[in-house]
Amino acid sequence: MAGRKKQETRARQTRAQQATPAAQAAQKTLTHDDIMQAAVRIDPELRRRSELLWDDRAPSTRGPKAGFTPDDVVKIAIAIADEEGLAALTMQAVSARLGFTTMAIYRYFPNKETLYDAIVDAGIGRPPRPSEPRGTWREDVAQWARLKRAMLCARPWLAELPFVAAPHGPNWLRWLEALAEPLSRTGLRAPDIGEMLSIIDGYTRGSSDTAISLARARARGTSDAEWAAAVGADLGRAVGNAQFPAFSALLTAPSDGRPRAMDESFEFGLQLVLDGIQLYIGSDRHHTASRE
Amino acid sequence: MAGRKKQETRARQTRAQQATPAAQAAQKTLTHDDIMQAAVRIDPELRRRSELLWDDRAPSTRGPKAGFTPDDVVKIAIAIADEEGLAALTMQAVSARLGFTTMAIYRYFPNKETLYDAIVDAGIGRPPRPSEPRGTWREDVAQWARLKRAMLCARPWLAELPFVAAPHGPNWLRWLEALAEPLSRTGLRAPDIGEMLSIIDGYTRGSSDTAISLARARARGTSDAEWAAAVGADLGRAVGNAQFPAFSALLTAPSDGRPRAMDESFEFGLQLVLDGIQLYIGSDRHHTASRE
DNA sequence: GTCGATTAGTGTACCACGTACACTGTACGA
DNA sequence: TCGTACAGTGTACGTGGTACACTAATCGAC
Repeated sequence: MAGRKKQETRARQTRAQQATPAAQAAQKTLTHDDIMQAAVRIDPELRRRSELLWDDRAPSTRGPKAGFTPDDVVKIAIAIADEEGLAALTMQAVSARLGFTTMAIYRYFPNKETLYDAIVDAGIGRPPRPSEPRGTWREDVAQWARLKRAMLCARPWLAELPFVAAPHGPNWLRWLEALAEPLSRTGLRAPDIGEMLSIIDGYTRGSSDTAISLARARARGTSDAEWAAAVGADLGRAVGNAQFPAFSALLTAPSDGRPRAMDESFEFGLQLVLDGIQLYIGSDRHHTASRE
Repeated sequence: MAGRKKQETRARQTRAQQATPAAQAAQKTLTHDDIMQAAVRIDPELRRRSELLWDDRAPSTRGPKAGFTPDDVVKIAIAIADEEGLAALTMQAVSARLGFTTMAIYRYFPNKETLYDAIVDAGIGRPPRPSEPRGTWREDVAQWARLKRAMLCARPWLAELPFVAAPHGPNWLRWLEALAEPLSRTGLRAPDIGEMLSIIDGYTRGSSDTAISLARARARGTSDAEWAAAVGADLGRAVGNAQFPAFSALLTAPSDGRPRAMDESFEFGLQLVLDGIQLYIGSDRHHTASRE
């Protein structure tokens, strides 16, 4: 491992040197465009970095046949994470489920990180096919957000992995595409659509964290009441504490009317965000495709 | 550890049994109110769960004096995470920096999880004191979001820990308070303020993920250009791929005008979200405090 | 068909890390 | 002054990732 790490470092330094002038320029003002342009004119060597995620390399015909496909392994790994939590996902556990000894996995994935990459993309899954006939862009975007939230809650361990970082697999792109599609019907121009994309995804991901935390607790066998009690115990320390007047007031305010369930809260916020976007579309601050 | 785990499980079962009727009722319709009410009438035993985070227990006067305070240890642990990344934060590394042998840490924190709890709350830090004179609620909320984002980017390892889950420490509450304060000036009633709280925090957290990922890359010595290349290489796979027409179009659209930097993107989305909230405040869908 | 290259899975071993447990020494308070 | 409580040590173990060398199976080229 030490050896491999050194090698990676060297490779990185080489690339970094090649990229130095651009890097200097971008240090403070990295834009989304920089990212997207890099996407188009990137060094082919860099592309290989995520190849394991994208390559459907035909298995060689020589030697004994493998007992499983990498996909089988990924399915088993996901099953472990689903059933026993991410902590139970060890290389030995996967091998054991395959019926192999520990080291057999390394024939399928060179190391655990690579396995993580694979289960993240597989765990995200394909976004459900958009229902026909399509709704308005707003309905479809809202539906996308609900589906993404549901997906994240269904596999709460996904949020435990830093899966914002590269590499992004095909399913990741499919979800982006599924959101970009309705947004491209807003009439906004590309840069603005890019913004909307990250606003909606950002809201969806961030606002699902509490629900994900609850889902994780449920997966561990914790009851909802117990989870609420644990969370509430900490929040409750604000009550009557002069350090937290505003928040304390929130907690102790008499709750009249029907309280909102968590999913309704998400929906409420989502609609507000969409209101904001719609307002922008209707304003003249934006660039419409038609203006071009 | 096996022993402690068993004990915890038993305690949990006991609590779960006591809470069973409520749990059944709440299984599908857990509301924010449930959480907040649990905060007020929670079993005192549960409160002890996060006591290490909240207790300023005076050190006993007997025996030899400790060489450090728990706060010192936390500072050192944070320094390690800041300088070398979360992976380098091992119990041995902390002990070594203290000048002690490995096991000395366990005099300060009973296990690593507890240390994590402590560095999360300390790492979050106190929210900067609100500048006087205060602005409008909207300005102050926006400022809060910017500060929170900056804080998350300054310590990108925070996002690697599932710190949505309990326990929440005092600094966590201070940030909530700092957001609740301007929101309480909107005239909205408590339940709506609670919603706005999680909308804004959700957007802020979710929309900072990309910037956090970049910050993490920087901390590892990766240049911006290289990071952009790595991310872009994956996104770029969509280009010209018939599977991703909308997203591909986004990538290849000619970028006219000045591209937005990442922080500007965040700001742009933030303003849209605030627009949505302001729209709601101005509408008659909401409950204002004055109506009561 | 035979043989050699190629590949699947095994066995062993090592290191890093969290942590249990028993121990040493020190300093306070009764 | 002495016993007790507490700070830090030493040793050891279990778990988990993975390097490396090995065995065995299978296919393609001759």
